[in-house]
Amino acid sequence: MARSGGEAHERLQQAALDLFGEQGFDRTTTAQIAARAGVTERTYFRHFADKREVLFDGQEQFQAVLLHGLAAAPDGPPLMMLFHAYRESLPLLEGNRPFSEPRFHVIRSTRALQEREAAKLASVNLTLTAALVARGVDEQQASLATEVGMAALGQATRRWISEPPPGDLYAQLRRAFADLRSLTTDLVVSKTAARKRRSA
Amino acid sequence: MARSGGEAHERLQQAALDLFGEQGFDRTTTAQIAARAGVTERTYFRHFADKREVLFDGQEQFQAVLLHGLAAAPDGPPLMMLFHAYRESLPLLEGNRPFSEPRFHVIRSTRALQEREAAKLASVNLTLTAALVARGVDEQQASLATEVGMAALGQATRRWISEPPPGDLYAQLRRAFADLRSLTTDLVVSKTAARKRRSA
DNA sequence: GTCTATAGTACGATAGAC
DNA sequence: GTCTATCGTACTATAGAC
Repeated sequence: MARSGGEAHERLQQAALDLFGEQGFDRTTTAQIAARAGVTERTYFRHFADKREVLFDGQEQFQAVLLHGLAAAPDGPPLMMLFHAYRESLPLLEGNRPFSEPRFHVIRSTRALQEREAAKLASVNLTLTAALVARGVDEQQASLATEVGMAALGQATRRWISEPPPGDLYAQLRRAFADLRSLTTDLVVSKTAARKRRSA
Repeated sequence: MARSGGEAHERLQQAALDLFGEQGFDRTTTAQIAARAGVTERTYFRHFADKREVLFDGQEQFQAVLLHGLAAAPDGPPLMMLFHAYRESLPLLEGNRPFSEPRFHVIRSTRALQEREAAKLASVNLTLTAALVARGVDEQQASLATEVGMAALGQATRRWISEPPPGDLYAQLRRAFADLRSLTTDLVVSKTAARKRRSA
């Protein structure tokens, strides 16, 4: 067995991605992943906290890039600062396409992985919210902004990955933000509705 | 052992909620839950697919009420229709407060439960999106709208549960939607930024 | 690296409700 | 009779403890 350099981490990721694609997530065991990567199961769990985590390793770098981009963003409306941050993260997403595309399909077809994905994004949003608050944004506004912004980024990413490569992720991001804007025009919450409900 | 009516389901839910509150989710076993409810572990798994699911049983009713409310909403911008649907679900949320408040705290302190929560909401959003599409809304617009709207509803719910009871959930919902509106005013994505990036 | 507890599945059997 | 809820047991995989 090749006890080969420090690339066990990457080999485990590739092995997991391949096996999940071939057999599905549920029918793949952590022992199989470890075996294909040439390490023991124990070693797998030294690198990744659980069976799912092997697919979510990149989130830390993603978050770091977003924070960096947010710090570099000029003061402005919260969503504009977030737009700046998202834009800085696009090269990372674009560069990872060979990895993220099969990853996308595996996650899409596995409920347990969708859960982890949603939770990771929520965690990133919490971090971005804190950074916005540190910049003076009201906490509730910041929280709402990060969730709304991430919805737009997710939209952009899904459309991009549906395009034939290489596509234009930045164009999709602008489009998603334009959609955001049109969503909330004509959005009026009448007090009439409030009164109606209270008297009912 | 009391083979007691058909309330095993409710007893299991209550037992789980209590035990999670007393000991935490991780230190509680499914066997304990079953024992406190007066059934066997096997029976627990007939009622709930896994250890987490016992806390997310109400989502089906929640989704049904939202769909009903959406069907009753007059045609209009997607977010307005969703606002109508959310409004119809408030009595359900308000009525469940004795259950949902401890539930909220358990979920908040347990990563595994946060994951399930996020996934459930995503699932509800998919269903609402489909209903909007059936009403003639563009799919991408619908998807973005449900995610944005759910962020607002979540915001409203969190603020409401932080208030001293009974609070005013509908007021919080209107406030969250007003926040949404102010978030996206002054939101302009410049083409200059696009050119700048391409020439870099 | 070894060992073990818990989650979750598979298959089977029993018994009350209608 | 059918339907549905319960319990019994053996088993695998995950994950954490040692």
